[in-house]
Amino acid sequence: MEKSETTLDLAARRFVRHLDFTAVRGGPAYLTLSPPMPRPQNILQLPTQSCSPAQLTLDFQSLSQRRWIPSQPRWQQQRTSQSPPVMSYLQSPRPQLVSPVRRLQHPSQKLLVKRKHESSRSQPQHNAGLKDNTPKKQKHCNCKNSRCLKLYCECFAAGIYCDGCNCLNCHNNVDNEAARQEAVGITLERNLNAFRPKIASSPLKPEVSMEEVSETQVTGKHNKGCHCKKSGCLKKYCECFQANILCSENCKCMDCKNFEGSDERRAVFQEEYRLVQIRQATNAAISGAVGPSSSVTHITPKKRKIPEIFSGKSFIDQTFDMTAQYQQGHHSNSACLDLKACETNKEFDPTASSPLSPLASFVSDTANTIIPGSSISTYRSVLADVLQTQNVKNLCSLLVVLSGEATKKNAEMRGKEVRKIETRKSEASTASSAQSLQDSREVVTPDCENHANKDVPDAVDIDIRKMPLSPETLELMCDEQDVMFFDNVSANGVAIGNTEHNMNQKSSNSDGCTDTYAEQERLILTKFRDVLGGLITLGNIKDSRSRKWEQK
DNA sequence: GAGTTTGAAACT
DNA sequence: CAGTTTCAAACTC
Repeated sequence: MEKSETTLDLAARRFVRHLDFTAVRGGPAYLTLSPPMPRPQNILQLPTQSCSPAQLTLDFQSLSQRRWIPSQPRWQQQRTSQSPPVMSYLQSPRPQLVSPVRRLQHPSQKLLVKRKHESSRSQPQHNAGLKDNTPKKQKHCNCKNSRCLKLYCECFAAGIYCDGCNCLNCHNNVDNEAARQEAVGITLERNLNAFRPKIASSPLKPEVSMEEVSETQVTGKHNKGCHCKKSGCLKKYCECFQANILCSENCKCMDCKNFEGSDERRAVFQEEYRLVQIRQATNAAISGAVGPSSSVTHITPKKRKIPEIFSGKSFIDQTFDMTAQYQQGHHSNSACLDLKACETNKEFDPTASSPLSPLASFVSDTANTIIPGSSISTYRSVLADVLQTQNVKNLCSLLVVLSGEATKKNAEMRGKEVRKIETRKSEASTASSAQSLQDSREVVTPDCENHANKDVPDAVDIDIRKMPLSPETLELMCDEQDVMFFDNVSANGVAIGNTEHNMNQKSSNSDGCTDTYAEQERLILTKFRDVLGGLITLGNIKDSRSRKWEQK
């Protein structure tokens, strides 16, 4: 039998006092004593702190049709610093009736998976008090033995009626108002601060990233302090941790890890932050952040995983296979990107939102999924499972190989031309015609002299768009019908690498000629066009498959 | 979803 | 006030 039920002297409590939660700003820090007087509706009146416990009682008669007003945890108030205070319906953010016991949610909790008993219910209205000033219930208890009339019960502790809870034998409702009044009195008799907020001051704003949290001084302090023994104060068992504040001198915890500079604490926040970001990204993807024809963004696996789609040799694979026989150390070339390094950077650099190259964004690995620690949700191309990192790598190699091949081919052509000239020279030597010699030189190497002079641009400074283009190149560009293509090509590592490679060849090859460049361009761009065309085809196929699948 | 762990609240 | 029990949330499997 409850002690309270036998010892309460209700008569002695008829000396009704009221808690005035409508105290104006700047008033007493906590409960104010005031005589009964007309008050706004929905304002709960509780005994004052200055009353003797024996005198405490509550005027609940007028509450039968009211709600026992909850207050918002401090951090939630802080959360909407730009919006009107949560407590505005009380006209004062200062006095709080309720205890935030176990109701304080970790800022990140809102973004995490709802707890089992919360997930099945509609939650919006419980968190709505932030905007409409309407006090809303926030939790659903599952009490079984306390009748929801003890502080074990979150609702009771929060100063609200149970409504829609899973509790058994609940007395925390209008129908049991008398019992509840009594319980409140007993609770206050036991501890006048029972319904006071436990956190002395505002914790950190939840908007602050978890990464920053670990480095930021949290200003709140638990009035009583926690007494944790096993949780290290890094689990929500700990009221301090739950309130997102550091443990303080008030705490009597053991093996506390909830202090500033704690590596364990930092790790916990970072892990939580990572999960939050993943969830946010996933939600964003599900809610339509991705294109209708794109696959749903997946959570990035820690380990790189090569998709098994197109496990057989695709067009790209076949195309790239031909490069294998040519690959003989070309990777050191400028056009050969250090994909390994780039992948590493991408994986560990949350800000690496810009892909290495246009192709890289299609590569089916971390580039098209969510980067841990990043809030950026990237578009997942339909080529995501088509084009692999290795394919890009191979493409780089292919372009280099082709470049070299073109150079070699042109060297042979030029050799023939030179021999032809030599022949002409010998034939004309007897004629001593300086004019004919000059003519022949102009025919063979019209640009060589130009390139040999100081006007040869430095490879780094070359603006590819200002360069003279071969008819073949122009033709290819016309094929593309898109100026941006060229811009993109010049802007990405792969193409610019090849460009630079070409330019280096051009500048380093003292007798490099326009014909050489033209041939190189023709070979490389033609092949590149073929590769892209293959990609487009595969993308279209995959896209159409996706659409069909979605329609089913 | 059931069972376990945890620490605040309640009780002695 | 310290130790124990009760309780329900948090957590694990």
